[in-house]
Amino acid sequence: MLERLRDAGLRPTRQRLALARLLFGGGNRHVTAEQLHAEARREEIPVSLATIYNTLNQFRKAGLLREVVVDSGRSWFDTNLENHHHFFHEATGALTDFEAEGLAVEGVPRAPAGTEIDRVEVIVRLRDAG
Amino acid sequence: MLERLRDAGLRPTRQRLALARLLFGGGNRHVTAEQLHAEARREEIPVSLATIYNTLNQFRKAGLLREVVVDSGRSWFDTNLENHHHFFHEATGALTDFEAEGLAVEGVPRAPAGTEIDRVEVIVRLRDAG
DNA sequence: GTACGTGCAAACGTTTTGCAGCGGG
DNA sequence: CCCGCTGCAAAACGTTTGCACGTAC
Repeated sequence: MLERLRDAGLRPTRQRLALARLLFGGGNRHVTAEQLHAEARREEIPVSLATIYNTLNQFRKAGLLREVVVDSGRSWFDTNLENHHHFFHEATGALTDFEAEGLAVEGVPRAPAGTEIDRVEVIVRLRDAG
Repeated sequence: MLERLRDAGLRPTRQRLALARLLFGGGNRHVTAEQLHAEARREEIPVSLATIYNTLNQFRKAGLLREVVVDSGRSWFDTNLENHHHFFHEATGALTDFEAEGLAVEGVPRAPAGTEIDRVEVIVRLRDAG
């Protein structure tokens, strides 16, 4: 974890190390700032919400995290850096990955003049079955 | 326009009529609340920002508008109700439609248990060509 | 020792809400 | 006339920032 921070050009401070362990210690995860803050408190890691925000954004800029925009008014961060897409269940706010493997998006138009495609995002919005 | 509001079950008040004309009078459009408010002021339509928000949300619930989530921290509304997708140029905030016709998304996994697919959204994020 | 990180509180931009008054049916 | 809509101001929400202090190196 220490290495991972150093490699990203980030000083391995107590807070960054602790948050990195929470984020990258298990499998892939999706978190909001508020969720991560709650989790840190539960684990008795002393860290302020401001630092959570700073850290998430630093991790994102360093390429350790990606932001997922599914929800206006809340930022989700995703530890999965592989090519993949998302289910989003509006009713519960549940965000789940699915692999890009097996998914084909064909017929995307050319990018407008002066621009190029950065990335194609597929969001599958879910509702309760009925 | 009056009919359109009545059909949607909304009383055709001065403000709603005026905003409906701005939104639906020309071709399809994308607006934020702040943009629509600025435009109304320019046209000397007396309407408060709170009413803009209320109206946009009422129109959305009535199915006259769709919300497009591309930007955490800002809501975009889209008058295009057809099946289509979006280019989003992060640098400028420009949001553009492209038609779903010609686009194929294949291999979307089954929805998780208890849920069903509401809608598949494709967002093509653009950066400046280089 | 110095540059950078952290915590707190305050500021920010967007959106929602409570309430008194207006207006459409 | 009545219910629902509007405007205003204030509050709420997630997020960012300024600044004094602390800490990694």
